[in-house]
Amino acid sequence: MKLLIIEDEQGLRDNITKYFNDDGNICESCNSLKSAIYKLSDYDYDCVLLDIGLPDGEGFAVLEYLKTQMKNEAVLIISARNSLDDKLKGLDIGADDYLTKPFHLAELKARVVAVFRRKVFNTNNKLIFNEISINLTGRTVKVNNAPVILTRKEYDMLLYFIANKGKVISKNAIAEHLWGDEMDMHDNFDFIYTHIKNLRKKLLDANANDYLKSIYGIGYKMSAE
Amino acid sequence: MKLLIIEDEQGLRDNITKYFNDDGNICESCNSLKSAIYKLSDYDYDCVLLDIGLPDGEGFAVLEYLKTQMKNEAVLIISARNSLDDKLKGLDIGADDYLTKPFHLAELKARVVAVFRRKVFNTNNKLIFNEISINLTGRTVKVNNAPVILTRKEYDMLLYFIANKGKVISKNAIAEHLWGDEMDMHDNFDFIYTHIKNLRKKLLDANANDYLKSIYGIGYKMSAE
DNA sequence: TTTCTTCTTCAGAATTTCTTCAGCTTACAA
DNA sequence: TTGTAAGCTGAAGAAATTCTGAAGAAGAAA
Repeated sequence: MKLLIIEDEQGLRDNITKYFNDDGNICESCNSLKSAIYKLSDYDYDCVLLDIGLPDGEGFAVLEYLKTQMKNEAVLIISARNSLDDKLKGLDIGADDYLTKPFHLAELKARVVAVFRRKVFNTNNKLIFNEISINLTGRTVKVNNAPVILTRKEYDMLLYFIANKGKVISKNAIAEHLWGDEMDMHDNFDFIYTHIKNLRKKLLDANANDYLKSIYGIGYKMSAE
Repeated sequence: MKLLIIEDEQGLRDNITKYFNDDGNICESCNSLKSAIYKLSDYDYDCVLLDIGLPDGEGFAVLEYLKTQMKNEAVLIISARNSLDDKLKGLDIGADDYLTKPFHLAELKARVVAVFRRKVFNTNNKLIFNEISINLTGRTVKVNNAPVILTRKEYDMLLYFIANKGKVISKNAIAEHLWGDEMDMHDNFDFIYTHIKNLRKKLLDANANDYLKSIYGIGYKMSAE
């Protein structure tokens, strides 16, 4: 399990880190609101241990941040305060549990495990276009509910078309989008033709030929709806 | 979905039953602690709706029972009480969600669906995925009830995959999750290949090769269910 | 220390995907 | 209608990625 410990009191921070490390987990820690946000924006954690009283502000801000970022971290608040209001506020903003200092490390561990157990899973975000349904997190594509296996280029291409449905996309734009800078000065687009061909074949059941049209001399267009 | 409704108030019980039956689910119900335990010992359910205030005792006992029986039912508490303590107690003992009376049936349904979706977590600190059962506190793994010894990296990897089942996980994410900061931009992932290979071999009896899939050019995915 | 386990590195094999190519078909314009 | 450029197709070679077994390195335990 990967943990982030946000705590300004170094002794406690080290104790927790050591305790969880010895248990086979991976711990990272920081001592301020600012560095916490920085960490959380760059990495994913299974669980965040959050002290409320930090030198540069209240830890609640971390909860707010996670909320806006739709992050999936489980958060366990560690705080010296024992007021019901703080508890309610923390749980209301999205904390998964609340523990008051001082506490036993064994209890902390038990609660971390419990919180992790209940951790809510992200709902899969889906993209639907006619008979085509794309699961973005699973990176899977279904046509009329039947799975279709796409290669990386095919998948990227399809996503690009659907994201720009209704618009004409030049072959240059496709090349730039799928290959980036590496692909300057090509005088033919054979590779695009091939990928389009394969994509159309795989999407035959989705009537791709009705939707994914060639625009002679320019490129392609995925008709809107 | 198969539901057990434990509720002594007949009107409410019938309403819920009808509502879920109309929606294509299978409902059974009972009106006491005793009959609930009886039902639960004989049958398996996907989700249990549990009233706390029962004529012959507090509903928490049902949670305790499920805990001892290593049952995998998702439990949603329905209760007239709104105190935080009750909520915490229920969630702590292993309930998956908590709903206060009175409520709309539509909301109940939404919560049941949500709870069912994250049902992968068992009530007893256990994570169950197909033939694989993981004891989170003991860090032990069983396949078809036969213990399998995993090394630390293998265990962490498996947990990470199962906690993110259905999602594609990049090799970078794996490296970051298992090695933390220490792992600055390696240019090859040989060590991941090796751990994956060993993990697959150890999970052969769990048909790991059907579930733990390679996503060419990206990473891996533990297919959902 | 020695011994045992786990982790990482490595090189070759196997697999999958990408690109190129030649022949063919289609669309446009004169 | 006809010529030319653009687009399509299947096949094959090239490239990239992943898998595998083995062995060395690092770490933990005795």
